[in-house]
Amino acid sequence: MPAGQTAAQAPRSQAERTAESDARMLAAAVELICEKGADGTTLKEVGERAGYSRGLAGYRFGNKAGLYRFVVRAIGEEWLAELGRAVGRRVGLAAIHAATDAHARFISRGDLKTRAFYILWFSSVGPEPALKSVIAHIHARRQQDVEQWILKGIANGEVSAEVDVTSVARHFCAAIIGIVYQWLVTPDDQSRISAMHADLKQQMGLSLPPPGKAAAREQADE
Amino acid sequence: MPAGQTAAQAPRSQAERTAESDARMLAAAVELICEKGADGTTLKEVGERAGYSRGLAGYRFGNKAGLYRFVVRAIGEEWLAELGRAVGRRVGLAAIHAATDAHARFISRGDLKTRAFYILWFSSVGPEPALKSVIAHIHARRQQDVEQWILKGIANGEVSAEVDVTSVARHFCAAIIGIVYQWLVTPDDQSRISAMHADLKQQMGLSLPPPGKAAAREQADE
DNA sequence: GTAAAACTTGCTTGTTTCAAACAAGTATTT
DNA sequence: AAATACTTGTTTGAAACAAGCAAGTTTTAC
Repeated sequence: MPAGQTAAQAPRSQAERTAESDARMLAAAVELICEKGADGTTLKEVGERAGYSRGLAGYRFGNKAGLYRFVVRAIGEEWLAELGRAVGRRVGLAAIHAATDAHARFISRGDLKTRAFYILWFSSVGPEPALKSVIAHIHARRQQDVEQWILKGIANGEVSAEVDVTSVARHFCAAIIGIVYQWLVTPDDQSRISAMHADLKQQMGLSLPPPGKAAAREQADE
Repeated sequence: MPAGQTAAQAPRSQAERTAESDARMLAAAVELICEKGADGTTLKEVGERAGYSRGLAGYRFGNKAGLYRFVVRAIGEEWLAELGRAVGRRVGLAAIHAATDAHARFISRGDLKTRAFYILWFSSVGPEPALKSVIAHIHARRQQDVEQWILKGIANGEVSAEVDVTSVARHFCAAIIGIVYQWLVTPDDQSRISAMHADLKQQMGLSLPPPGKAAAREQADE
């Protein structure tokens, strides 16, 4: 039984109980992943740190992969919603700049959730089908969003129709991943991360020229 | 006792024995990491698949982190040497283009070693100090090499002195990481990877303009 | 309408299995 | 015979699952 709450004897519904234990175990998992890594975290500790028994995490999520799937899904959805709000109704380069800024804020906020999210993100590269599919899904949605922004920018007349939409979107997503990697392995240097986001925004400006000027791609092909 | 080799009864030196068992365990580890991921690989299986007892890998490398340190160091050194040969005495943009091409060949060669190397690379993001320091070292060397190429390109008069050397080098390394990530999670699409390397080369061309023209950075700041 | 019985679900505790880690032993080279 | 490569025994601890207890929820009886 979770500590505290001795005052109210009113019986909580089962839905409330699971919601609370889920939330507490999510928080515990985030802490432990940041402290000991995804590999070093044990289901036993997650349950106990959340204020329950050693067995609850295993019972609720089935296994470690199930727990991590839950964690990534929960934080990922939260982040995608925040990203949507930050971008708003912007399109084209403006949308990409807003998204980049939101991402910069997201990872420089010093939130444990962000760090745990990306630790799990990179841990899923191996042939573990469980987590991988969840992350691939988030990744694909991200990239589709970026493609949509560019396409709407073209339709809007802000971006040249000659740009290779999927190629630029892919490049953007890859660059974000690269930045996140740098941040994870050297989290101390805060200004470095801001600089990399600024660089990326500027690079995307070159990749998405207005219709009048030739696309950067053609410029470079002598 | 490793199977085969029944013909020669000539006693092998101890150095030869360890060299062989090291090599066999390296190969076994690479296979297992690709099959089951870094997490799913066990020291027991590594020893047994290499043709030895269940205990040898643990005895030789101390623990799993030690094995992975060995694997990353071995493959990493091999790759850095290959990279050095590919770049040769080139400097500036030519060096970066050659390095990008070499990297494209490296990861599109379909070699299990490459895949295992990068699986371990990404697995080290958590707070596991052991592997992390080895990888951080390789990462730092890569980035220093890139900085040197750019600096020599500037000294050579091929590249504008106005470019922010560390910033561009960092961006290049981050982009490579991003591409590797894409390759690891969706290894099927071969042409996608080539396209991303081509994009990167072209982007670097914009980031490293010749001395006459203004740097891309200044161009974008309206 | 309400109270007790029947059922469902949240959570805990026992138990098995298996890998990690290390100690102690055997075989091979010097 | 001394040292080194390698193997085997043993302990510890987590994962996974089964079985049980307790709290919540629905059904039935009056």
